[in-house]
Amino acid sequence: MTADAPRICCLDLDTFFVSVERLLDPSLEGKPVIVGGVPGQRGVVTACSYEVRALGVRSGMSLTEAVKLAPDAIYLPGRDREYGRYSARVVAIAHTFSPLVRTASIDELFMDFRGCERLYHRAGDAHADATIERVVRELTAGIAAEVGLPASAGIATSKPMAKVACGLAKPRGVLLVAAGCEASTLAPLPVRKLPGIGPVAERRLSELGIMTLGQLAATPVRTLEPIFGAYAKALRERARGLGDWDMGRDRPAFREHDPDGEVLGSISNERTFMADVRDAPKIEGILCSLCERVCWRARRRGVKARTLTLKLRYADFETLTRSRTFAPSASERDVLPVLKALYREARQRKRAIRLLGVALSNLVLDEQLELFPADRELRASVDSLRERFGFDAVRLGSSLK
DNA sequence: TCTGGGGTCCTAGGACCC
DNA sequence: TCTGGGGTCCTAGGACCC
Repeated sequence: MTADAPRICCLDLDTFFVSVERLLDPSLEGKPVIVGGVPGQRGVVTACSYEVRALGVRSGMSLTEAVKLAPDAIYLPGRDREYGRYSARVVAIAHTFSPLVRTASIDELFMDFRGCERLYHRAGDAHADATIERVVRELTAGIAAEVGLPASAGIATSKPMAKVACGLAKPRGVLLVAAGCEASTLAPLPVRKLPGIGPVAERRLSELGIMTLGQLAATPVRTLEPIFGAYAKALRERARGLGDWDMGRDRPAFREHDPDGEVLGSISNERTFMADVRDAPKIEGILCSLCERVCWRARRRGVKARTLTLKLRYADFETLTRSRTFAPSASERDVLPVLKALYREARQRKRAIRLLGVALSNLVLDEQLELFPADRELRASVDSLRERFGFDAVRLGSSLK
């Protein structure tokens, strides 16, 4: 099912992290910039400027590979707090244009302009589609003028189609796909361009000789079912531009609680070590610090967790998870013993560890604080310091190396 | 020194209850 | 003694997104 006219807008900030770094340091303008880490670190490219894309660098690429292609680029570690601040300013501007805004990620949001045509209509507009396109251009211009960030937008009858259109519009462009033109717009594109088709699906489709979305749209559902199961029909509809227009939910950081007190989403932190680790006390310390971090984030969100998951990646990249469910808590006092028990059960001595991660899920609204009073007082002051200065401003003794 | 870190969603099997 | 379902919760893993 789709909206009957192109009124769903996908807005995406171009090379977002790089653009923010350039606002904070204008001398980076026009230079090759890579955000994600500095050479020698373990990491991947999270964002890169068009100057290094010309050299073949892509986001998601390992830092070592990027260094080979662009040894002279400027490498930056990234600073999430700043990115979050700029993102929030863009979201605020979007809200002044449409009552229905959904954040999809830190640099991408969807807007629904259905019912807004008359509100925005001007004498010069040829038709309602032209009105919406003009308004979206005003939106991207407003973001450029007020925040200084370049943005692109796609407008279509469904979310997936709007997202693809946004990709086609980059950089700094706006593209409206008129109702009825979806299939022909998608047909020549490689299957990988469709949201929901990743590297695995791309490979399996290519084994069937299906390379383009036009070919996918013409493939019988029967043929696709072995690969995609129950998802096959919806995926083929999507390839025809008929995807869902349901606006869905905000990402967790912006999301309100459900009325029944249940909270969706999860809170996780993980860390890959500069060098693989065997040292037991060091591992204990890291687990402790990860535990503190997720518990602190849960308290800040006003939730408790019922499920804890430990993630463990060995040096050979083999990855496993172990989880346990318990009475709702956001206190290290409860969570840390569970985490340590999971680790004791999961670890294989002698194998070096590359990554440790901790996730809280099965979240519920924290209605009453039921902590030991002394504990609560200490933690309240720790949390308030962190509110002002960031998580690392205060560390508990147990997580210090 | 190939392969980060934050997420969402889906599947599938087993336990357990009625 | 043999052999049912349906429903829900828990756990593990994997694809995908930015």
